[in-house]
Amino acid sequence: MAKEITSREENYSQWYNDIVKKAGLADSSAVRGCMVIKPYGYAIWEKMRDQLDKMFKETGHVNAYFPLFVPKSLFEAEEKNAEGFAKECAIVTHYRLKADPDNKGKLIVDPEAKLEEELIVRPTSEAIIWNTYRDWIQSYRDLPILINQWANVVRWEMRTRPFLRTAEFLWQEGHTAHSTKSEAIAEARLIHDVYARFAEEWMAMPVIKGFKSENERFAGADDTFTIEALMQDGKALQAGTSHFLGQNFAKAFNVTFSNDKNENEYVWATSWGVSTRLIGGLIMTHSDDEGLVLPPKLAPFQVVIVPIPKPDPELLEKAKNISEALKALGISVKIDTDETKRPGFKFAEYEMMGVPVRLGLGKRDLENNTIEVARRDTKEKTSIAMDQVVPYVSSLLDDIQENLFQRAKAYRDSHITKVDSYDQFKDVLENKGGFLSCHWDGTSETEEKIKEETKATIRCIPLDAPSESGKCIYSGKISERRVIFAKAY
RNA sequence: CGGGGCGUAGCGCAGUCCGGUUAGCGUACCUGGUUUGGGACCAGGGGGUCGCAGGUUCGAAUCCUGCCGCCCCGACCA
Repeated sequence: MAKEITSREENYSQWYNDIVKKAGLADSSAVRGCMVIKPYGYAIWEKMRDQLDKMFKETGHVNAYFPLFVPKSLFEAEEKNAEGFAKECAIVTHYRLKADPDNKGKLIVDPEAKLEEELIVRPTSEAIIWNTYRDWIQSYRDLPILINQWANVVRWEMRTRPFLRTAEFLWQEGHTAHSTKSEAIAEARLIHDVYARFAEEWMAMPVIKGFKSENERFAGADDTFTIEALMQDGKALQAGTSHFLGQNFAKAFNVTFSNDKNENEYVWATSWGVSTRLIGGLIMTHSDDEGLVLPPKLAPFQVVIVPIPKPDPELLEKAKNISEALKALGISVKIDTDETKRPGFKFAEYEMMGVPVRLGLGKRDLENNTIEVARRDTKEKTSIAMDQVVPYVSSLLDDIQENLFQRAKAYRDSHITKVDSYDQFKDVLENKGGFLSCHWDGTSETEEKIKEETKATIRCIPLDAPSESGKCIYSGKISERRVIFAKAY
């Protein structure tokens, strides 16, 4: 069949690419490493964005917008951050093209139009924002500043994959300024909680909350909090990070305030972000060999009604009634009015697209006063009484949301393996994958060695890890608690 | 940037080794008809700079040279 996708077992990467393509989420583009997000994929992003935006607003944040370009001198001000991103920056050096004198109809960069100072296309916006905050902050009364922006950023990656890693991507970046260290840490952890809640309650994607080791920390941060998810191939995905930036950016950009004793202090900062990468995580958490599987809370439409064998006035009338009743409960519904395709074809299409619930409505149903309900997550079909369909579907959507989460959680939990020796570590990593919970001596050297030898990195040091004395699996030195290792995207 | 694969109709491919009329198949698309509860069938039809640029040749999708792009596996990374 033309629409068939590669199975996960056969080729996991290809399976992922097939889903992106065939579910209509994104296309590759004429620009290397950049994708076109198609309407169906973008609709998922809009759902994510709207919910996250709501959660940010509920926690006191406001939106603003800062420039795409960052003058090089500002970019390099916070050295660690600049170094961290230097290798993947796109740089604007000129501002004009002109006709090529040697090649009719072609354009060349006008050498006369060289910028005095290069502009960096933002890989993240701390620099331009902290340079601005300096002017906004004088007194403790100006704090806190709790700003978020929805934006695109560019990181010139060597190897890209749709949604998971693209040269340009969409995200939100929060940048907050505080008068005390404890308030800034509380802010970073608040957002960390928001991210975890969003991942689990909306994406139905279980995550481990923790903080990063020094090696894996955001460049320029004192602490990075992360949510880590596990994909179906046993690899980890960093799904969102929230950084406590200390006073690093305040010092780099000389952002100070007068406290209530009229003393000058540097401002405390956080930044935090999630990106279109979440869509990649969503795909790899729930989808199967038939296509995309979407949690109802993020599906562009939650229910599709397919008239069988094809739309006619009587069926459409009935479909419309059901649709209106569902919509009254806040459920989004699409009625398929396409007369050119047969039902079987449509069923396969909507499965590919991950629509949570499909209602099949045919002549036979009208006679029996029933309707066929098919759920995407388990692919079960049932015929139920017409007058029950609205409450049934309503609670079914909740069931599906919950089932997807529980299913993903069961998989994730069964792929957290406690290991207590390096041999066992390598064995589990090789043969089972997933998260490895083990003792680590806390040194970068050990982490580096393990990474070199096995490709696995510390995904996080879980916040809820109980203290437990043990020995580092690599060095044998004493350790106070277990950390999570995995191969990661 | 290393290793492998590929570029022929919207998509998926054959043809390339061994050069030879109007470049073919599946699917998708258009028209008509019959169908229709899990990816319909029949008939007719439209659609091609064979990745780009040179070269060899009477003749190039096919041979040679250079370039470009894409995919997979690594290195790097959210």
